[in-house]
Amino acid sequence: MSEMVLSKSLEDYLEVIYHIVVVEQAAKAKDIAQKMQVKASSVTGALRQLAERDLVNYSPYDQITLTRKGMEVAQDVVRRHEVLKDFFIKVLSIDESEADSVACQMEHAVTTEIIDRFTKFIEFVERCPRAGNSWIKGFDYYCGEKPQTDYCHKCITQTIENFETNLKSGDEMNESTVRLNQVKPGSRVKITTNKLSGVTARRFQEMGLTIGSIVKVERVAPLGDPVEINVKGYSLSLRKEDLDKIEGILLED
Amino acid sequence: MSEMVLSKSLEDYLEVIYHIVVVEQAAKAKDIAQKMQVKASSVTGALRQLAERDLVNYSPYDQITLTRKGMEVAQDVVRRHEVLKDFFIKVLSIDESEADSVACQMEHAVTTEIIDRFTKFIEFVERCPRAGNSWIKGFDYYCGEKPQTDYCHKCITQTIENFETNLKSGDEMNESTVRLNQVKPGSRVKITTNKLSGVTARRFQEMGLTIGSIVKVERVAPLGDPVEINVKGYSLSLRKEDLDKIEGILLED
DNA sequence: ACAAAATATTAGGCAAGCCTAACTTTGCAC
DNA sequence: GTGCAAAGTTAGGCTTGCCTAATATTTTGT
Repeated sequence: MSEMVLSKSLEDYLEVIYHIVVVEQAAKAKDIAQKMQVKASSVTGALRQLAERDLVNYSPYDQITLTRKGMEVAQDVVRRHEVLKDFFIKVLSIDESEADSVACQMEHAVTTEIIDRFTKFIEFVERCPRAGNSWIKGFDYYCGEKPQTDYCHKCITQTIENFETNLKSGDEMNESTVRLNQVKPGSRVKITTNKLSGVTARRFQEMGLTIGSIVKVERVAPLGDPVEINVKGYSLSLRKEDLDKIEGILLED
Repeated sequence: MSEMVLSKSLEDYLEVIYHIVVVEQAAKAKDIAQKMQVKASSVTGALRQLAERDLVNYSPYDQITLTRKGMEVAQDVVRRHEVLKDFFIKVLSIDESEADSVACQMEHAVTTEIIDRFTKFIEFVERCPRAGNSWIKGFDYYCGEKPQTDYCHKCITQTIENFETNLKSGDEMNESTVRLNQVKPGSRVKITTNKLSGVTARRFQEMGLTIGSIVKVERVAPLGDPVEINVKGYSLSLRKEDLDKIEGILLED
């Protein structure tokens, strides 16, 4: 079995198809062409190559869907994209459209190891009591014209206060256990308990929803089912009844 | 005047040539080929394109040097490379060879704005009393298997101590003014005074050696002259007599 | 100084990825 | 159900960037 090596271009096609099929049932060549900023004839060629590699289900004039394998590869690409974009926006305070376009270029160059480090870094910044989101706000300030020292002093004073309060309360940080179905979109939760069993359990396990991992609830569908969550850059859909079986610590924003 | 748009490939050639000409007088096609992992005939083609764009001085069988413009573009590429690599190594704790190879891919995708943010972020991490190098060490710890909370608690306790000591001493941080010719390779200095004048002053000004910027002394040539320093990712060479006219605050490592 | 070795260039070819133009197929309106 | 517009495909061409093989120039050793 040859190790799959996809060109940047084919990775892009796969990514675009992924974004279409999570919304529609199947992708149409015309939409792919439009999103890729490319003529329709180029799409045909790309589809043939992807089909050869068993990443899309495709035959001429037929519907376009992702195979199981294609789905996995696409999610990997999307994950790289999202992690980079997230880092640019949340940590470097780059504006969204630039973050997106640069992430789109860089996603092809970056290794899994580096992406993992990026995610861990973002987690670390958000969780470490020395850093955290208020510290990152200091970075915005640092990027301005004025000297940053005032802000840092104010910021550290507050850190000390929080730290002492937490020491007294005996609690680690401000942790409160919640079930995943209780949280609202946008919240982040660090998983502590997972009562899922059987196939579902293993499936989510594989996708990174493990004890200790941090997930973000992205979006709740109109009728509250399914719920989309983000784990280490991967997007997963879960049913409400499954969410009920997962507990974690709600992280402050 | 058309806005120069260089392909990734040509940027790579330029970068390789740069690295050769800062060591030798002129580049030889063979060395370029070897560094680029490419056959010599490909180099000839690339050189012609670069010469057309007025980035290298080249005619068949002749010596290869960079033009003024080529030097500027090359330094820009090298800077992008170094900043990314630096970030991967210092902040994400990626090992050098991987950092280098990924930086080499990504350097073509990244905008100036993002590179500036990366440099500022590294500066910020190193200077902000809430973060700093000891905090970044916590990130290594966080990447391990064990929970990171202990380390963070120890780390913040120390931060509080340092902070209170600094408050008492009335000093901002541990700042001590030095002249740039006094520092040893590896040190970082935040510029406070610049007594250079005339052409030299303007030249360095343009290259980012301004009041408030942080420079790192990279390397001192055998006879102590010139000294190579790094400003926001750019490498500059200064004569010792010029260094004498620049003062700054020595930053702790 | 001159042949042999090393280095550089040219010519021609190939793959990837895009294009335009001409064509087929699909599906919707009537 | 027919015909026409929209969508999709094929054919052929162009550019980039690499290759090999053949040729040209420079350098080196004696």
